[in-house]
Amino acid sequence: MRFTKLITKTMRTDPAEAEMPSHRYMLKAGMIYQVASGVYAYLPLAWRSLRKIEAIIREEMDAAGGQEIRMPVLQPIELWQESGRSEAFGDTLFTLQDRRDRTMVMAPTHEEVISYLAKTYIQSYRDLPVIPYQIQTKFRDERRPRGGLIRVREFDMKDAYSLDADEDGLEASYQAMAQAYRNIYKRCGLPALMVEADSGAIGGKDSHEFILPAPTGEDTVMTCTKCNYAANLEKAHGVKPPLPEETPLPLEEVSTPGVKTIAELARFMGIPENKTLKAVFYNADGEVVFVTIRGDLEVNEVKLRNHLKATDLHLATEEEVRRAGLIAGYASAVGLDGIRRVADDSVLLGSNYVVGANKPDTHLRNANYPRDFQVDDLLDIALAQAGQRCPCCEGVLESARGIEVGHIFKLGTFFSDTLGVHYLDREGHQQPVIMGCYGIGIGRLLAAAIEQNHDDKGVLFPTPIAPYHVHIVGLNLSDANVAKAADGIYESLWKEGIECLYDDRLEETAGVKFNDADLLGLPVRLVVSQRTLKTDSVELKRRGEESSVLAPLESVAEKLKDLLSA
RNA sequence: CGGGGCGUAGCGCAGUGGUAGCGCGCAUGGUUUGGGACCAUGAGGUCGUGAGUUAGAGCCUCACCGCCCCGACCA
Repeated sequence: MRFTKLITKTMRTDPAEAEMPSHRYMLKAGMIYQVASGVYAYLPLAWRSLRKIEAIIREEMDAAGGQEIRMPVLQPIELWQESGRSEAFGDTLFTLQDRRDRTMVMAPTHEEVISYLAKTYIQSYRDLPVIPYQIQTKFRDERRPRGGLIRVREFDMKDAYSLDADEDGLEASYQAMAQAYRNIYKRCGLPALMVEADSGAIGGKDSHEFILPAPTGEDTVMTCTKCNYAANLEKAHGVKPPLPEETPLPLEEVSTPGVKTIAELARFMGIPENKTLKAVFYNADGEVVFVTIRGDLEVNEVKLRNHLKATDLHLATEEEVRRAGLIAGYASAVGLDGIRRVADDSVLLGSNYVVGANKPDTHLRNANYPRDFQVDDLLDIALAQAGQRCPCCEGVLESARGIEVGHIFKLGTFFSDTLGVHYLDREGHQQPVIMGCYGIGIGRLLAAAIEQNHDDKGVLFPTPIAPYHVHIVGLNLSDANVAKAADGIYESLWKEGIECLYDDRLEETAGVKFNDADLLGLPVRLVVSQRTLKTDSVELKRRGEESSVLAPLESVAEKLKDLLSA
């Protein structure tokens, strides 16, 4: 591609609205064009990159036994009502009315259609397993689109669905997909972490996310320094540091006027925060729930919501707390009744805690479980913390930010049960099909790749997903000899199968061209100029490296192939 | 949905009641040419939309729309 023929241009000034690097550089480089909040046009450079990602995904999905299909975006809402997911998705679901005033859904995902498809074609265990997949546009009316292509309302996704006869089959399909995913990220040049993830409202047993580490990521992952334990913070377990055992002392009231927070309490009493119990009040689908946890830990709301099986979980308002008879700042499980009490198992890991007395300006010393208080549920609901011990080995947990670039789920029989997807086993008995689903957001993967690979001048594309391999910069192109040489190199490299973007602009200065080359971030920059031609050579430089080399004209293609495969 | 910010030329912005501007980009001509050159001339604007206040509104008032950021939310 010649720069002068490209329908886009680069910008000189940073777009003011874009804060995340991937967003800023994609706009600045003319890779994407915003049409509405969370809705973008993909322009030639981005599109080439996206097509390369798709090609890698297709190859790996096919190699793993997938079969590409194409399902409709437009779907009758009845499908979603039957599965119950029109409610679960709520206003994230894009809907519209057709001419007969029937409500149609712009599909956010395709389990429903896959299930109906399976009802038609899956009749016997002989028909299983199968893994249909597609690459297609999804629509989700996100509450807050953000960060360019990171979170959008219309996006391309590869979604695959495994249909199996039994749990072992699901396990095999799941592992095959997990391996395909590892291959995909590796081939894209992107080191993604596979981490245990929360499986969300639909449930199911297992779920893993693929996270690309990047400081601007929305997710936090906990990884072990020693073994390969890795989990999303929402799901992660850390070993809670136990406290030395003490002889239980008698419960004792202490006056603590104005002391409300754990920090204040610890300071006031002259004890560490882990010698206190924190009380937190939640509203779970309208019911106020009392939650207690050791003072040095925080509640993991995802774990709590899963345990309570709540659709909506949020901190209770002051009014709700008051109506429930709780005294904020001085609450504890001691003597508490008539309200659901949930405790983190950290209450077991210490003794003689300082807790609220359930009356104003008063705390209790030496509270011990279960001597002094009881709870309805006792389980792990704590947020893992960096520095805690790994649940699997002697290692220590570290935390890092990252972007979710893939998610795989063992769905189990949720859809089969709800929508009636069955097959006959060897004995002629009807069995539910066991499902798994596997998604990769294509555009987000591109954005995440840029989040992870950029500097202050622009993008550093990993070679496998770069729109072109080589950025040819022609300087002094008003000199006919240089122009001829540059054109010649451009033509001959394409013949060698090396994809080139050729900056053939006559009027731009060297500085402008170099800056654009840095912005676009193709793996290798090739400069042709009067200067290089004096020695019948061109200059080659890898993006991100300072040093460049001169390569003789006759061996340019060879030299480039070396550089690109390095 | 709660909080904050912003809508003026393609991009970035100034303009606090009195002729709509600046920088970049764009067009033409010329001089330049290895890290965002220079000179000259020029094109380009329903000032987000609608009502209102005023003799007069880009500017004041109200409503609406859109976009960004934080949070909530996110099979």
